[in-house]
Amino acid sequence: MIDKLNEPQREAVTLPAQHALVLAGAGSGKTRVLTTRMAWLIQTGQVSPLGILAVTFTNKAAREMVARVSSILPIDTRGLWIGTFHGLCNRMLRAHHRDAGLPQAFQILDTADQLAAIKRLLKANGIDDEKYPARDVQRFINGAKEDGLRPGDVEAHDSFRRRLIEIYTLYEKQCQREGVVDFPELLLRAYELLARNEPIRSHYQRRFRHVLVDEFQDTNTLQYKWLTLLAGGGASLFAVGDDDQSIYAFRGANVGNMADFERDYARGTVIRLEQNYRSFGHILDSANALISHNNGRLGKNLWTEQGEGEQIRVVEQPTDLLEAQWLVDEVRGLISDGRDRSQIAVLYRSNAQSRVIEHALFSSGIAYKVYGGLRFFERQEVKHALAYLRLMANADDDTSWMRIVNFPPRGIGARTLELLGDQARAYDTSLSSAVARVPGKGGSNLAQFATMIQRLAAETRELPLPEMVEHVIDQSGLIAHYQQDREGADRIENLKELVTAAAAFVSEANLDGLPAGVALQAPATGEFMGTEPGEGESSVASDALRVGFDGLSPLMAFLSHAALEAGDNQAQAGQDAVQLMTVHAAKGLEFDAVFITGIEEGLFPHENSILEQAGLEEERRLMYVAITRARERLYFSLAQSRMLHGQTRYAMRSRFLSEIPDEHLKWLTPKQGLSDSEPRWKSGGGSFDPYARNPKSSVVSAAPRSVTSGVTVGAQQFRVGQGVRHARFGEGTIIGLAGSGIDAQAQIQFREVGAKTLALGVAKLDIIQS
DNA sequence: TCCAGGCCCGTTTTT
DNA sequence: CGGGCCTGGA
Repeated sequence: MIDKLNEPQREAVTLPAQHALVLAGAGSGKTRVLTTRMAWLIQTGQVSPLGILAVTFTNKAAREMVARVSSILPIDTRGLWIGTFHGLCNRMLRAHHRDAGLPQAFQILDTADQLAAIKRLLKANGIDDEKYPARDVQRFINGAKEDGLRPGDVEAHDSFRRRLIEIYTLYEKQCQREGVVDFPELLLRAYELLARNEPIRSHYQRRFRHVLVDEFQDTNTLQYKWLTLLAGGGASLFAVGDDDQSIYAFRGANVGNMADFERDYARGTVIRLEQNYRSFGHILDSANALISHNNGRLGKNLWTEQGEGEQIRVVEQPTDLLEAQWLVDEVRGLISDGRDRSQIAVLYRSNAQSRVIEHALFSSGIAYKVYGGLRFFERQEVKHALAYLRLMANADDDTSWMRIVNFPPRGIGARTLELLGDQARAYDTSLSSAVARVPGKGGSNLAQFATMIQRLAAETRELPLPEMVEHVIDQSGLIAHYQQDREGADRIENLKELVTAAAAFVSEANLDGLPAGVALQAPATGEFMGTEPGEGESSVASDALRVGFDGLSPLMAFLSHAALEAGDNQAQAGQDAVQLMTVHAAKGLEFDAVFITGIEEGLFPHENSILEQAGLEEERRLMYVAITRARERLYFSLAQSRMLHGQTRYAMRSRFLSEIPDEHLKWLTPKQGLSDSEPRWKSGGGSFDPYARNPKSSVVSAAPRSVTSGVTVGAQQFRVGQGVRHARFGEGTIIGLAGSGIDAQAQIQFREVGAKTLALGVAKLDIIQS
């Protein structure tokens, strides 16, 4: 098990029971260490599988961990507490719902549901949504929760914030009444449960002897508190992470947790995994050089035994279109060299960049796959179907009610819903309970809808889950509705896919054939997890330790699953395709060949980040992540101008480029900023090839100075040698001209920012001397 | 109730 | 430029 590990890996895996921080560089075998440690702890008899808790951020990572542990050691993985923060907290809250003050069948709101709930709240309370936009309110509430703060804990500096706190209070009341819980609430509730309930806390503290955390640099304040509380009874906290790959500060991650953890818990037990098994030397050294510009790092230097490999190929193009065109040509070359398309990744800083690249790939018929976008359970029609199911399980779920009360349309308009809302508010009940008090036609339509939901629930209660789902998508009228829609075919397809998903879930969870609407009395899996051998079985234990879904119906279990795991990104599935994604989405992945595009100031680093040091350093880490995705070949590309927000913007090279030593870079276009020789530059001196000479010599000596050729664009006449002024780049001299009319381009040597190639039809230039 | 057209805005994202 | 959202008119 451990003999194939390198020295630091083995040290980490076989560390005695104590707190430890493992600084695991990119490609250094992080997951391997984590899973081997679990297997080693179990195999050496130091802990039973029941005494381990392992936390990750994504379901994918959790699944992989389970798979790898069970491949090392044949154990029953159902007994393992391996999962995401949210998944594990959900499990605890279901088991202790009474102590947590929740109905057992509480529903989980995803981000979109939460936003809808907040909008409804703002409207119901007549809150000015100009001053308090739902998005901002959501950010405020989630931010507070992620810091572990309830409304009473948030400091109210001014009246604006006081109002936000009031809204937060109202929102909590609404969620409580509806029996719903948002994502950060899952964590906060679970934390408070442990913090306030001594028997439950000490039960879990005694049970989990080893707590292991993946991607520790991404934890937020609340997650850190939850972990240290859980491990507070003498358990060992084994945290694995890489501060240089912390790229999620914008959603609450606190890199500082790593340093805090080292100081307060690990106390010098820090193991560095620095040998990289992924990339060649030039790539690693570039990454090391770049990241060394950050301050306050825990410190780490990647190395490899693989040799130098190739330099990074750098290309600068005049426009984003040409950048994409060049990329397509290069990708085509890689493919004809026999590389798998799926081993080629095109990375970008922001999603907006993908359009031009997709267009170019599409036009040239290269198969590609874009990551990101809507996932299965987030699709409109799937959410509609789930809303029916949720309402059947919990009639008080107003968010689901509002989503489908008039979908498909059944003559329930805004006026009726307003009346219904008034009644619900007046009596402080759910919308569903207020139906009887709405008079007239609207009232009877509402009653009909409410009856339909009840009828659906009654009719399907005893059916297996997949049949229940099938019945609902049919009887609700969803299928019929989309059949009338010209573009509804895909949606119907997805609704049918939901039935398949339910079937897969049921078989995975061992719930085959059970009545979907009936709470499971016996442990669903037939397993009783028990406590550590020899420990007594308190009432807490017997309540908490059943695996899975005791007390929940298969339907409820499925709904939780749908909320906690939004499913695949549904990037066009199938064949071998070039991989397109943001740098964020690429974290954790690796490819033989990687293109990092748009390496320009303002884009990467992004303009919104460069004003603050913390922001800039996160951008640098992002670049570090991007570079370390590549195994063999890495490309940097940038465009001097690109279309953004409907207008052409000019950019300078990213500062990150200059933070990487020249020896690692191989410029495919001239380093000094001349564009590609295509089209050929007019110059007075006959043939001039900017590449043929010494590409590293300064522009001034390499550029032609002749004044014999000129170009006319609109009313302006340009010629080489002319002085011009640009609004952004300042003053400069034209050193080359190409093309004619609106396609004309000029190379200009600017005094401040160096050489640029500008499209004369687009750039606004003043001629300052002839 | 529904749709069209105007308007605003524009990093990164998992659960 | 393009997408999402809201509003106003039929």
